[in-house]
Amino acid sequence: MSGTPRQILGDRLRDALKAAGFDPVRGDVSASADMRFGDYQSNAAMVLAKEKKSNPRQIAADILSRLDVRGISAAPEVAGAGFLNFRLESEFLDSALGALAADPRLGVATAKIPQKILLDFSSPNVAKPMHVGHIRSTILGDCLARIARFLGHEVITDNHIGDWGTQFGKVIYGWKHFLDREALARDAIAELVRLYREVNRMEETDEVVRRVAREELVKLQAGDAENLAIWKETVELSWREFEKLYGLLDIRFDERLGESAYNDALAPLCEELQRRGIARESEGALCIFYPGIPALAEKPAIIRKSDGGFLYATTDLATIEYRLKHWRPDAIWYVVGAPQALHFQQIFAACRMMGIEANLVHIAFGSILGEDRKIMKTRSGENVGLAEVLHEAVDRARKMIAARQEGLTPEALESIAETIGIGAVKYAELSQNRHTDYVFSWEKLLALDGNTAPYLQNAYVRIRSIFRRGEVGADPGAAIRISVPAERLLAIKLLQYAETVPVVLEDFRPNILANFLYELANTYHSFYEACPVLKAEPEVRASRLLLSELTARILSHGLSLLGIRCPEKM
RNA sequence: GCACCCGUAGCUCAGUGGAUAGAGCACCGGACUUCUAAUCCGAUGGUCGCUGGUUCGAUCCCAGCCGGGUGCGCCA
Repeated sequence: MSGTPRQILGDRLRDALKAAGFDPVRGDVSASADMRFGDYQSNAAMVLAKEKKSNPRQIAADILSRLDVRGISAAPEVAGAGFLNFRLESEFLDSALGALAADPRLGVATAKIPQKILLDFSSPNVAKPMHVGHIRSTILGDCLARIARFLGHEVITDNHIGDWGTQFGKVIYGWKHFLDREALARDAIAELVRLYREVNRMEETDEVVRRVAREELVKLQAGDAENLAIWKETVELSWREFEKLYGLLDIRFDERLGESAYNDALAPLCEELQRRGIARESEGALCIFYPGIPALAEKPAIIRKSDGGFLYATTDLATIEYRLKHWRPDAIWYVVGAPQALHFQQIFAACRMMGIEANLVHIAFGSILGEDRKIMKTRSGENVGLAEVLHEAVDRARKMIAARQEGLTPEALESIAETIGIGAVKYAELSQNRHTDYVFSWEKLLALDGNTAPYLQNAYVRIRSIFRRGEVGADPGAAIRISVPAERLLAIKLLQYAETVPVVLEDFRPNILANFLYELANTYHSFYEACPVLKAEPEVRASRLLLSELTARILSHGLSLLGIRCPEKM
């Protein structure tokens, strides 16, 4: 007998439905929201009663008479309008937790059909600092990559950085005329931003600067060696700055193919699309129209400007073509903000017209708003830098720990502070439904109390402390002895990890996992208050040690899927 | 004008057809000679924007409306 309680009960229920002559598709079982209604419940009888226009309680009784859940659940009761309520038996909990303890995957099955997934996220712009607006794509994308890999998918992460664009005319002009090498060495992006802003300001009043900056851009695009070298250096310097933050965030990419990688593909792509009749000229520009799609009927995508220049949409289409040719992925996932929904609708529709069959998904997320409830945008100049947020988070965590833990080496203190501070920032993002817009607040991102990463980490630390203090390990073969409700709740929660992780990818919602881990930590904290571990009688002690050990493993593992680490002390 | 997202406790948010809608923060009352109190236990707090519809059952699905955000032919 293997699988989660939900699977096992579901299988048994489907057997009973089949035997009773009902459609087994209706045989779904879910965890009960309320303990009074058992641990698991099914509303199959009510669904079937609707279809057959008959009495749900009678159907429930029919199902019950054919249902064999011996060894798993007590005989279910029919309740309310026709619910079947299951209550897991102690023997089942014991054997299921034994299996969990022996399973390195903690019960989580791999995907039935492993996919090759190209995952596009983060994508900062060169010569600009990453700000809090980049947080969601970066953290969400990394988390989805971790979870997809754990579930057995092949994932290629690609950071599609903004390394090409009109801003380089200004940056190159500034570089040539008033670059401060020392400042560049100190903080490359700050210096590049200064150059950009300086030139921008000069252009407002100086015709010549505007003209020369534009010429620098044209020279760059034409392959001028000097400008190309400057451009390349700005890209590398920027990347090094980004890597500091990615390092702090514990995030790595397999590929870093920026927009510039597709420059040579843009003109041929446009010609091909025009030749195939997918794109046609309109008012001097080359456009893709969507007459077959009502929502896009009035919204063509421009892929070549009337001056011959290419756009964002062109690069994205060329990027898809390259990715398909190069990696042959089953799916491409874009972790990009909701404001770009229309853009992706257009791009994906164009892909279908081109005959592309890969599963293209825009994993949209809500915007981070400023105090005025307007989207925080780069040009507002009011942006809070991502680096500032991360450093502030680590600072706050460091103060908190220093006040509680004495005798830590500076290195240990720093390591814990990073684990706690960065974890708090990541959790604040991941624990929230991705569609929700929210107003940026330091307090929200840096909170260390309540439903936060430190709360989950604390549960883990308490467990490690038990094992340190008791100088024991858990016996994975120990029998689970349930004597009080807190133990039972914890045991069932542990089994539900396997039911939770795969659901995250159904709609790309890490907050489902975050919420589960919060509930697990909460359940453990209650258990911790109610159930002494080390002082318990030998059999109970062994059982509680095993429950604790499993909790620690799942907390640590679940947090690692969110990209968050666990300290041993805090 | 068209399209997408959102509207749930004082505040911030979970909850995408099931039973009496949940957390955190804030506020109030308890629990540290105890395995880490970054914790636990309890109290207070709701016309789930409004109106209809579908359903045995709707915060959830459908229609309309109100309110907020965002996007929409030559930025990325």
